[in-house]
Parts: sequence; C-alpha cells; structure tokens
Amino acid sequence: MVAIVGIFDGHPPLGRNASTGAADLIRQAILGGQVSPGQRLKEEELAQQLGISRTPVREALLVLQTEGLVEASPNRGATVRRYELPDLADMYELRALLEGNAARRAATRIDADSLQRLHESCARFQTLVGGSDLNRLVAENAFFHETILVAADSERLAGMVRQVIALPLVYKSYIWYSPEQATASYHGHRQLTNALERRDPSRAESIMREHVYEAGDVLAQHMGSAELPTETKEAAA
Amino acid sequence: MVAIVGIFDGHPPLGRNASTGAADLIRQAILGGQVSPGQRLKEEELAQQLGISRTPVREALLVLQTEGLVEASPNRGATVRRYELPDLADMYELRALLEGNAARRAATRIDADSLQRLHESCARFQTLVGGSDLNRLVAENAFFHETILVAADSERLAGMVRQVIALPLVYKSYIWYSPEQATASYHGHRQLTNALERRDPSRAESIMREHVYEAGDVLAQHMGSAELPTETKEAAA
DNA sequence: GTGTGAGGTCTTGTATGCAAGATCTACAAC
DNA sequence: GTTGTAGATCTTGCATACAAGACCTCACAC
Repeated sequence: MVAIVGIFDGHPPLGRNASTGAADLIRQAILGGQVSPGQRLKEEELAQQLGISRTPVREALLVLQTEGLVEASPNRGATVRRYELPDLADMYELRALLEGNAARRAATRIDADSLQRLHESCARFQTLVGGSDLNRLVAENAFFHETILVAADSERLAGMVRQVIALPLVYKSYIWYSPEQATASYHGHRQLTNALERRDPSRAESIMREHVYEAGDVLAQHMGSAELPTETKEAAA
Repeated sequence: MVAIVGIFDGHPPLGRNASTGAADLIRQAILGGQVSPGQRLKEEELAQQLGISRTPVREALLVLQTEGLVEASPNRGATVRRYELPDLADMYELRALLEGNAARRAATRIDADSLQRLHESCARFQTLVGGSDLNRLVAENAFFHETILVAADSERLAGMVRQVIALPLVYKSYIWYSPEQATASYHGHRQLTNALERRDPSRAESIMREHVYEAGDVLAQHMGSAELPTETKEAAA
C-alpha cells in the first residue's frame, strides 16, 4: 500500500485551528478532484500528510460527512462519496428550487452596489467564455451566483444552496461546456442581472431555474457517456 | 457553579457508539427544551453526565453545530443556538418551499400503502385534536409529514427538510395551538391526503405551503407576545 | 470612582496510548 | 480449484494527558 504523497504539499498555515484547516484542505482536495470518489480516507494517513494528529482529522472528516462530501461506516472509516445519475437529477431539481427562490428574494432586496458587481461579473464572464482559462470561468460563475445568494439575505437559504452545490461535479462542470453552452450560460447571467435590475421577482426566478436546469443537462450528458474524469495525477516534488 | 444534574438520567445504552449516542441525547435535550437557548454546553460537564469522555462529546457537538442546533466560537465552546423572529420568517418560507416541493413530488410517487397510512394518521389526529395529549399530537403530526417526505423519494430533499424543522420551536409548536388552529391543521392534513390520492401535484403543493405558513403564523404570534417558555424544570431523582 | 494590568482559573484544542472491531492472508480440508 | 477458518495486521473508537487560549478577579494607579 503506497501512501499518496503530495496532495497537501506546501499547504498554507492551516487556518485558525488545525481541525477547520484540515476540513478546508480535504474539502478542496475532494472538490478539486485530487482524491477520487470511493477512495478511502484513512485518518492516520491524512494526519501525517497534514502534519497534525488524528484528532483534528477525525473532526474534519465528521464535518465533511455531515456536509455530504464523504461517507462513513462504523469502524470502517470514511470514503469520498460517490454520486450517481439519479441522485444528480434530484440535486439539480433541488438546486433549481432553492436558487430560484434566492433569485426571487434578491429581486426585491438587492442594492445598487451588488447590481453593479453583477454587471461587472457579466463583462468578465463574456471575455472568459471564448478563452481557455477554465479555472477563472468557474470562479467567475461562482462569484455571480454567490452575489445573488448574498443579496437574497437569508442565511438559512444560503447555507442550503451552498450545501447543494458543494460537489466535485458541480464545481468543475464548466470543463465540459461547449462554446455554445458557455455562451448560453453567459446569456443567462445577463438576463438574470437585467431581471434583478428591473426588480422582477418572477422573471428572476424563472431565469435562474432554467439556468440551473441547463447546467444539470450538461452534466447529465457527460455523466451518461463517459465516467467521471478521475484525476489521479500527482504533483511531483 | 452548580452542575445541571438529571437531564440525562437513566438514558438508554447510548446507541451503536458513544459519539452518535451522545449526539442523539443532546439533540433530544435541545429539541425537548431541557436545555434553553443560549445556554452554554461545556464538554466536560456533558461528558460526566453521559458517563463518557470528552472526545465523543466533542464529536457530537460538532455534528449538532453543522445541523444548526448549537453555535460555537473558537476556544469558547458551544452554546444552544438562539432563534430570532426575523430568522423564523426565513425558516418558514424555506420550509414552505421545500415541503411544498416534497408534496408535489409525493403526489406522483406515493403508493397505496403510504396513502393508507396517511388516512389512518388523519383519523388519529382527529381524535387527538380535542384532547390534551400534546406529545402524541406532536408525534402524529411529525409522522404525517415524515410519511409524505419519504414518499417524495429524494434523500437530499428529505435531509434538507429535516434540517429546517429540527428546531425546538417547531418541534413543540402544537403546544400553542388553539382548538380552532388545531382543527384547521387537521383539515389541512385531510385536504393534503385527498390531493395526494387524486395525484394532484399542484394542489398538494399549494395546500402544503399554506399549511406550513399557518404553522409559522401560530409561532410568530407567540414569539411576538411572550418569550419562549424556557423549561428549566429538573427531574428530581 | 474608573480604568488598566497581572495572575489565576477555567475551558477548549491537540496529541498520544490502548482496546475493540474489521480486513487481509495463509493454510488446511474437501 | 474452491471454501472455510485461524491468526496477524491494520484501522477506528474512546480515554487521558498536556498545552494554549479566554475569562475572571483583584489589586493598583490615576
């Protein structure tokens, strides 16, 4: 059994405490695809890689478990959660429901400042659509949705949405966008921003719902044909 | 500092392992009102009362924290979460959205068996409405909603709903129901059961939404006037 | 009387050790 | 060749010990 070395090499000083820091790093590793679904997460191994003891690692795994990113059985430890096709449909239905509601709420609550930020995000998004910098595209998309989520002004709703979208697949799904799909996504952002500016809750909700469902379609399309791209590439020191 | 003795007296053999068992017991204590909002939950104290060490208690508190039942600050430990009026409105809007969706899904998915159980639940509910056995009323109401939730057949949705309703207030809100309000609640259950039997998703959703909003009204009414009834009664040995 | 600071106490955060359960391996019986 | 089983090994679950940070108290200065 070869220990997987290198995943956490050169990690930052581990947050305000070891436990939450470990949770952040492991979460990132899962969302970023450095560890593959189904892979076992051994406490001792993670502890050594992170340079801490098993105790904070256990706590980190527990948090990730309640977040739904890892599964655990008694006395058998944690594994990275697998996601199946049927579950994916549920997930996007939920996301459409929740983010649609967020858009509706935002329409009557958003301030000029946030609207300005959305416009700017759209502009940046447009320049990225044709390019190859997928990481920035993903980040820009996340920023756009997060801004609306904050404008919806409901901590509870925001928490639920973040829970639903915190999956490796969702996180990196732009990788699979065709130019046409990316352009459609950009169009959605523009339309949504306009609806929010007009203070139109119904339209905002309906656009957001469709926007989310289309993202789900892209994903389902790629899940149906090829299996997930399991990145097992290791960073050589 | 007087240790609060007696909350966990005579507790069952603590589930399959100490950690989840502790989580269950503490959760019950919070939902049941044996510990009051804002109250500090010290690890050592809980550990002694439960007859285990601090380690599983920490894990239990961590789970409850991610469930939103307790708050924690770094190096300062956990307290039972307080809920404020504005947050309550958010909560019921969310619950209406989610349980409404659950009802909609259930309408096209529910089987004859579950329908039968809903009818039976309605019958039991009716006999309880006039009575004084609030615990059974609460339990019957929970059973009704849970049955629909299961029929909706989405683990993710179910998890979210449970997260939203898992609050002390919600849990025991029937205590504040007037006879008229209780009757209205019964009527809601009947209507909902009928809509599900007719396989009518729209009506099911709309009835459920209204049913939830009315429950929220009852709560808001009581939150507005009196403060929460903080049960500090201790079971004498 | 009020503000500030040093010390003590209390509580949490992390590491480590040990016991119990699970998995794996090797060997024997069929 | 397959199946069953005993032993070894690995991994988790829990307890305990120690370190570090937060709070509280009380004295002292102004």
